[in-house]
Amino acid sequence: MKSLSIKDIAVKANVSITTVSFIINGKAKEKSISEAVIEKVKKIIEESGYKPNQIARSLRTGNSNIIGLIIEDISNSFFSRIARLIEDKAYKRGYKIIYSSTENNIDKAKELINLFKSRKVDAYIISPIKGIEEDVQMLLDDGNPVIFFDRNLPDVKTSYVGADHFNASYQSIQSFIDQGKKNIALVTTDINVAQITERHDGYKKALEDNGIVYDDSLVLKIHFNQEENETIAQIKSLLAHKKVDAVLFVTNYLAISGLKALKQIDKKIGDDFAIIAYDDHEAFELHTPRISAIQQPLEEIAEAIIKLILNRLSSKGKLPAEELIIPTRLVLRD
Amino acid sequence: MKSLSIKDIAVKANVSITTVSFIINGKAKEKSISEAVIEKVKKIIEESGYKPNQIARSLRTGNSNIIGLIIEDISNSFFSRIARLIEDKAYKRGYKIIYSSTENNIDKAKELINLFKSRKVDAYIISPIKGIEEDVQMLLDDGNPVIFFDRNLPDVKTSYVGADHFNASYQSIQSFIDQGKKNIALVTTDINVAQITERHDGYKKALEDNGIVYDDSLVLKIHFNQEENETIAQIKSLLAHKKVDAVLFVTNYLAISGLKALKQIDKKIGDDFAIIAYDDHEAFELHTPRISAIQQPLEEIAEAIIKLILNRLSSKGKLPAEELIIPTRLVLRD
DNA sequence: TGGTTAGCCTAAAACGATTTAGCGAATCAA
DNA sequence: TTGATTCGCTAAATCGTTTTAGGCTAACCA
Repeated sequence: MKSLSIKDIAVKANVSITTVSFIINGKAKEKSISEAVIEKVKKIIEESGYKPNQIARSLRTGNSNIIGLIIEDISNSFFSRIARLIEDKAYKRGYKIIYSSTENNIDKAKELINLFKSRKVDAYIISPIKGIEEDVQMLLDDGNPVIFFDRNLPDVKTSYVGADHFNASYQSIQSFIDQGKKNIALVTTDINVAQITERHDGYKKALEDNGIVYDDSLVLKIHFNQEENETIAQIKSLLAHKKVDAVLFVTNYLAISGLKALKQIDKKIGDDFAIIAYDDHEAFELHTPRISAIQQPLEEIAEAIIKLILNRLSSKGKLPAEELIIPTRLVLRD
Repeated sequence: MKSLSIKDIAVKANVSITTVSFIINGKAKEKSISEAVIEKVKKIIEESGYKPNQIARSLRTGNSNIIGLIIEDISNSFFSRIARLIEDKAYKRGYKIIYSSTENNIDKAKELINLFKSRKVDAYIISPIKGIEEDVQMLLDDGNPVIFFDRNLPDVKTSYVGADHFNASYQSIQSFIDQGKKNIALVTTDINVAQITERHDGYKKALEDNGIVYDDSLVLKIHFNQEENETIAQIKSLLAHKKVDAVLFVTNYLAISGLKALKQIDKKIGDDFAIIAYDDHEAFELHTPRISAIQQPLEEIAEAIIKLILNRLSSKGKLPAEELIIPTRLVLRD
């Protein structure tokens, strides 16, 4: 059962392929096709259920109405929720999204870029990792719109949408201090991206501004791809060896590991021990006691990304790179 | 900066396009191209960074090495984790996955099928909803491999991979009864798919087999797309008006709403009140007390799906539809 | 010697659309 | 009446591959 081609329609309607193409693409008026022919062809298309072959179309026009989304890990709820929002919004504007995860693997990220490139996606939304600067630069040099989100690569000049990581961190620490906390630990990761270092910097600065000396031994850097049990062990060790009355977790999965660690050593969150997680999570609302978190405004981030992309897509000329820093919300619970 | 085409390579190497194509596709030996030419062309390809245009390739060959994955909602962790696993496994076998969510919307599902069809994906993995039977049947009639997972459509004969929903439910209820529970409620949804009705049936059968009369007023059917607050209110109302000592939640998001409801009315889970959730969730392990759950073996499901797909893809003829029912695991906590 | 075969390579058609250039008839202006 | 313009439509080139069918030379065989 071969699917229909434009030629089949043309034959059935007894007109040329060109005419059918004009009608399909809404250029009938402009090309002065008679009302009668338009009607006839439309009817035949309708009845036969003909759908243009997008591949042929892409080959000819060089674009695809598809936007490629490259993220770290679709099974992380921050990304899957952003993906869903972006998908929705793009869809309403006639674009489809295809997405894939890099797993923080440089080679996989590069391959994905190539995959999308060879599929001629119209634009790229990327949560980047170090090591792909050149590849992204090539995309930009070829005139492709590229938007970074969540993380930025300082060496690549392109638009970026992200939360105000520095201030989010700063505010969290300030709130600990306002509660009278003195020994504030930071659990972070060793992936070297701006977003993570900003969170670290906010922590430092808040301590400094409050006259507290920064103590490197209170900062735990978790290796990115390690087993969760290892992470839990390290957190337990930190709490065992240091006097700590507050912890800021720099990602929600670290906070979850942290909660598991607390459970294992039966340390309670309460007046003398507080934690805040970066990025909210369903589990936090449900936890007893409920866990405070920094919420990134997903909806706004998604909206900003799509707006930037569409601007770039509709204006032929290159637009200057824009940086959108979106404020976060600190939700203090219990 | 136009990207290179096979023609550019041919010109540079001073051979024909055909020769280059043979070499790219590993048919050089078979077509008896001399070692010298192979070397030369490969070197030029290497140096120039030439990548074949996949769109042109797809247009010509009619396939894409892409598998389309259609799910209900990527932001649901069951789906995002399955997606991630499928992606991984497919990737290792040289296939890419593109995915998109239907949001349980029939029109969107149909559009997605069309999108994938017009992009000539090689196979479809679908978590189906009622109302798309015809569209799927057309795919099958055209000879496309289609695998359903998680849910099945009884009217469409194609392969299916899913958990043993009936027994999972049955065992959960049995375990309640073994604990001495008598008034067991079921919180389910009104989406009319086999997977949900099987869970319902397992509940009924287990009660019957234990001589407990099925009471329809203990079964709460939540409307699919409703606001969470509404859901919480309904659950509270059920608990207020009925004597209930155990609840089986038919999906994890319903269980989460349920936990919120319990929190609001300050009802504790303990010896006289138990719950089980269908599909595990990070929040359950962390909750105090920890929440029992039915785990679907995601890894196995993903593996089974990929195996079925690859079989179909490699064997030209149509294979008979297979149904793989994978046992679940009841994890009793605390 | 002449016919086959093998080895090495290529011309051209095909995939299914979009788009440019242009044709013939009808209408219009002068 | 004639030249220009508009109208309604189409032929053919094009996008970048794969693949079929076959050409040319040199070696081989009888």
